[in-house]
Amino acid sequence: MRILIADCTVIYTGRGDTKLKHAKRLIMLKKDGTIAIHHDKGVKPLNYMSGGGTFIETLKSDGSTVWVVENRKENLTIHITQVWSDTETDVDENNSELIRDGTEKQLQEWLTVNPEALGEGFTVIGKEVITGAGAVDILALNRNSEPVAVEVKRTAMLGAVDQASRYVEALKTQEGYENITGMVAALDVRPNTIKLAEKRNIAWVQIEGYTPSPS
Amino acid sequence: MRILIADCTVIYTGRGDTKLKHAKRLIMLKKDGTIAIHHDKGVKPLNYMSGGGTFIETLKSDGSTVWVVENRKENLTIHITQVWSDTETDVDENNSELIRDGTEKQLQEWLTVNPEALGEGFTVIGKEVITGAGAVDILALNRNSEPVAVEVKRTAMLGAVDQASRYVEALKTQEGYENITGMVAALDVRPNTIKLAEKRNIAWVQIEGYTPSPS
DNA sequence: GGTTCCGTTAGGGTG
DNA sequence: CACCCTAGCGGAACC
Repeated sequence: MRILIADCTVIYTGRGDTKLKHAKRLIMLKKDGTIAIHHDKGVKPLNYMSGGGTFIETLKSDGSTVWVVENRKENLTIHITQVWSDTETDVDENNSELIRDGTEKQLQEWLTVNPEALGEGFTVIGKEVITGAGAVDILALNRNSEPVAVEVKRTAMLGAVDQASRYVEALKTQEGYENITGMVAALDVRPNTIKLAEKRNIAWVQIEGYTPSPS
Repeated sequence: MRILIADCTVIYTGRGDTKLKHAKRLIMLKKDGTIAIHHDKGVKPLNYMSGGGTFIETLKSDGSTVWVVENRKENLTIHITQVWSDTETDVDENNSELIRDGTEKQLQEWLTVNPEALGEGFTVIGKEVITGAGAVDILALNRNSEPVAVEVKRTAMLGAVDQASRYVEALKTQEGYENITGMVAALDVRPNTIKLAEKRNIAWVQIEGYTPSPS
């Protein structure tokens, strides 16, 4: 990983158009070609570009340097007028993956083993079922053996109800799913979300009893 | 900004639970209290925490160091066993904001000045109008003076149709909006999105004639 | 390659 | 503080 502290201006064009005025910043150049420009605030870089493109360095007659990183659709140009420090360090590439717990995926797995958390008499008959307008997290049968499209979330907001509605709408036209209903199942369901769900006749459950596996 | 290259393990608990095994990484400590742990790949940090919390450094008898960053709801603990480098540098705090162009907000402004891009005879009567289930980007009148809730996007995908649907649903019950319809207006509307929009009787337009202001 | 959605989304804006 | 949405979202998974 190469770390530069430098005075620079930056122009990005691609998915949007952005620029940075001349200032002293940190420039990170990673082994995979990722480049990121940071200031002294916040988690996210000011400007950046993912690896995989071409990298061209040009030395100008006035002593400044221009870096151009480019791929099919994007261009990041950094004009460096003064370098305060430039260091190259190796960091580990192995053993460095993030281990997550309590993700939505794990919540989904847990619900398939504990379907009663969705409601009495529920059974799970499918996961990530393609509908033509996105995949339903869980397809279940309620106590009356009627199909239910369940959208699982850690925190459910308005979009979760939209998703559940969309899956019901898409599946309703399919053989055997004429009377399918929707449900939002989450550790936390927000008040406004509950209101929207009830207006749409989308059921909702606050999931009880789930705990991330202890480390 | 303080940059450490160090062997460390990391544990985060808060909005989720994550951890990193022992490895050599870069640790960024920003002036606003933000902390970020990077490896040699990708734009995003492996682990991180936003500034504003407390920072406590503890020296252990075995020579290692423990950093604990904590706020009301989150805890990030970094166990550092070996420091390969530790540098402190000042970068500019001024002049460092990102200047964007071609944002959705600007597109929205442009549409209020060029309402015919939404359709012949359209006029804009409101922006960011609160509905009780989110705010409509643009409220317009069509050539028949009927209200239209317009969701503006640079790229419209399924969620854009969901939003438009939700705003129509929310406004329909209000006096004077009984016959409101929905619309998705975007520079790019995807095929699947068009299908969903048409199924829902949500109109859609590919916005023509807009260009970000030249630098 | 396109589509879709999760994420400790981050960050901003508004009530 | 909570709610809601945008973002050059990034990144992964699946088609």
